[in-house]
Amino acid sequence: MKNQEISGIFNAIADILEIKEENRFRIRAYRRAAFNVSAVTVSLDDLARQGALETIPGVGKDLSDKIREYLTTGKISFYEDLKKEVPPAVLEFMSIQGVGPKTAMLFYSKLGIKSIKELREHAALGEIKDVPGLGEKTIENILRGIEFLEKASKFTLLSDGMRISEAVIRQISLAPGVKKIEVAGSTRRAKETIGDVDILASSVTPEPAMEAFIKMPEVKEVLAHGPTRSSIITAENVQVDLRIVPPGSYGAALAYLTGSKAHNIRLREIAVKKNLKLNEYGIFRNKDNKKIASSTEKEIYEALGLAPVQPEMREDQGEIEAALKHAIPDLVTLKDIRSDLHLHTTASDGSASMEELAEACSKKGYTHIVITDHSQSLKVARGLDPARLKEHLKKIDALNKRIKGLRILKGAEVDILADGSLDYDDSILERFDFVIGSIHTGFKQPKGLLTGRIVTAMKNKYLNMIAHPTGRLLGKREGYEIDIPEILKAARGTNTALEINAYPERLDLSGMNCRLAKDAGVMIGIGTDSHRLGDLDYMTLGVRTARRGWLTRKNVLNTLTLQAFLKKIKK
DNA sequence: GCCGTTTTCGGCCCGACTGTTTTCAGTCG
Repeated sequence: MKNQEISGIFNAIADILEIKEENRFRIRAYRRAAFNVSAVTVSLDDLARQGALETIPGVGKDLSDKIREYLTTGKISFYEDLKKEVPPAVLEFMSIQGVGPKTAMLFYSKLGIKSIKELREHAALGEIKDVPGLGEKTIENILRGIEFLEKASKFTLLSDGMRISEAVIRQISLAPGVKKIEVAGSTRRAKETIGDVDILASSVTPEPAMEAFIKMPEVKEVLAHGPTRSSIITAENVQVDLRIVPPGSYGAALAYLTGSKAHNIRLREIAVKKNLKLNEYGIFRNKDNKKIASSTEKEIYEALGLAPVQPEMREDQGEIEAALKHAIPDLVTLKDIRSDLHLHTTASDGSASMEELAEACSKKGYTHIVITDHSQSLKVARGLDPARLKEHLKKIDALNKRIKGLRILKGAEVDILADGSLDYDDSILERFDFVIGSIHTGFKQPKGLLTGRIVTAMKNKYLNMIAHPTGRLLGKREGYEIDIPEILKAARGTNTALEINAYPERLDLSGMNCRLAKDAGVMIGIGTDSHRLGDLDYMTLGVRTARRGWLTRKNVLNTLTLQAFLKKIKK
């Protein structure tokens, strides 16, 4: 998809316009469009064909023309011309944390530096001096910024963000004076990858907590340290920000710090129209600066005439409009989950036995689970051939007789072969209660072929769900090229569910794709794809992803009772 | 450059921290 390319160009245009000190609202318009274009999950080609480019928020006549120009010619002439006005080095400098357009331009124009490498050499040798505005501290920070740029992971997985935030909260909550503390930012929104970790606390005496924060053992570097905000880098190169506000401002601060930025801007715009001002301390009347809401998020939304919006929905992707109409869906929660639909045992490549899994799932309060070991052709994962499978299924029968309160369903994760056929014959498939189909080979096939393979598989009457439908591995591999609308149409037509694979580096389907599935009337099943007992806890990630896709209980197979589940799935 | 139950023109979110500056610009979120 060209969405990311175009988003990148719009951001680059914004950078250049910033250097040129153009109208800041024009710059913001490009940034907003870049953000929204990257969030669109259908291809811009398809949107352009339908004449629907201008339905993307922040894309009007001019930008839709530019998108069409890129789609037909592969270039945007405005951008090509703009690039000639600004040396590439200056744009490169702006990728360093703490270096904005002004400083970047200074390096180039006053010092003639032409690359980050050169910049580092000059800075290290102490050759950047006597330039107005660039003191010793600034140089030091720039060197650190370069180091961070080279070393830091570009993003952090949600699961890591959750782990880090929990560790920080555990420590800071012990500091004297801390009333409330919780994670905010993209981790609270459950974005699949996060930039940094934001923590919010309330206290009337923030100093001890701030002290404790910058002195945590995992702190590698303190980036900023103030009475209300501090930033650190951890040993694993993740930035963590701690913000501390008075207890009375907690709700406003939580809303502010949770974001997203786009969502916040919309809220503040609504406030402005009501002659109010919204910031992290509360909502204030313009006429007398009187605070009218601040202590809870609910108060904030209500003061703006909005229904409260769940954190996972706060992306300015239609939730503001839904909140204005008081039509926020009642999102699925972890408590609604009665089953795990994707589990591996020692029979194939899992490390936990069927008994161990059953016991652990029983403790989670599930009423049923599906054991889904790999099929025969996936040799690397010890896929089950028909003979071993026969014994495996017997074991499930035996275990079902022994245990109470949990039903173990017979399932399999069956490879979808190159021609779209499944890795077991129908005579075998009919013995399962629930069959999951997976693409494990031929990722690089062209879009049409891959889509056709999946559609063919869905037409098999024994196939109940497609596992990790796009095959993405966050940070390692883009999803394979598939035609999502066509997959959804076929899924709907064949009563095949699509999976949210809850593995931290998959979270596939994504929240946005879940929304499309919901709109298309396609059921979603959440599977942890557990290979170890501990993996069962990934269900949280799956549910959070479902919430990002606006899913309610009725969109998710795992919320059904055993009886309703068996009735709902394909026979 | 976008956008409109007060508008097709004239608005466009708001504050913290840093560094080098003596009152504020730059950067970030």
